[in-house]
Amino acid sequence: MSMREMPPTNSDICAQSMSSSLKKCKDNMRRRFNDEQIKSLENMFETESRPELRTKQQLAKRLDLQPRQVAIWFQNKRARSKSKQLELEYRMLQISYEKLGSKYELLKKEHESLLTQLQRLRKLTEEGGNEEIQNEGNKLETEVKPEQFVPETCSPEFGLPLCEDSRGIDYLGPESDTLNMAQIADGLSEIENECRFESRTFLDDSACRSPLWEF
DNA sequence: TTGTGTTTTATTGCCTCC
DNA sequence: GGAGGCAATAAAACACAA
Repeated sequence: MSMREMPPTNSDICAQSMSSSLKKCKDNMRRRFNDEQIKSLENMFETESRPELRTKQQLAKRLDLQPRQVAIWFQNKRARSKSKQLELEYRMLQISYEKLGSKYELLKKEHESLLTQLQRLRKLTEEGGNEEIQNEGNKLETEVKPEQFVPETCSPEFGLPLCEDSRGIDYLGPESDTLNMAQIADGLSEIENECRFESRTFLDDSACRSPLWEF
């Protein structure tokens, strides 16, 4: 049995010292709480993280601790709990960010492939003047132009190539590889909205069934 | 055994609320 | 103004590799 499992209480330690120095002993001796004390404190914390004074006093009496020790324990426990929570939330955000990045790459590839397809069809149209192919090309053109890909302006000062024509087919240059931070932020908040994590339940996988997570 | 990093208990100082 | 909470920090206790 390790020392951690069964450390002597303040009373155990101090009972062995001379009674005249008992108070000094209790004041100066810093001992870790024993398992029973920790267990009771933890149990209480689960039901009430900020117990009333009376509750703390009762608990202190039962556990052979000073009320102040119990109060301090709850204070430290709240601090530990909070930092653990922050750590978890940070990790969740990190995962969301990575997933969003993968999604972006996937969409980019899909977009590039559609553009290639479109260009091929246009070429065929120009060569053959086939009306059926032309219609197909026009249809594709509208599909390839989702709202989010249309730049506000087509100007070199925004790092974008000049618009080739009003249909905006060639507006995406190599610069589009640069991840737009505003889009990421939007995406993150979207994920957060779709996958709200509550303090106690956010790690529960069932709480998050957004299609975004399926990537 | 010892050096070092981590965890736990305790203190201090500031802030808010009644 | 006193009580209680929180953040920052000190210091003791503990874990563990070398």
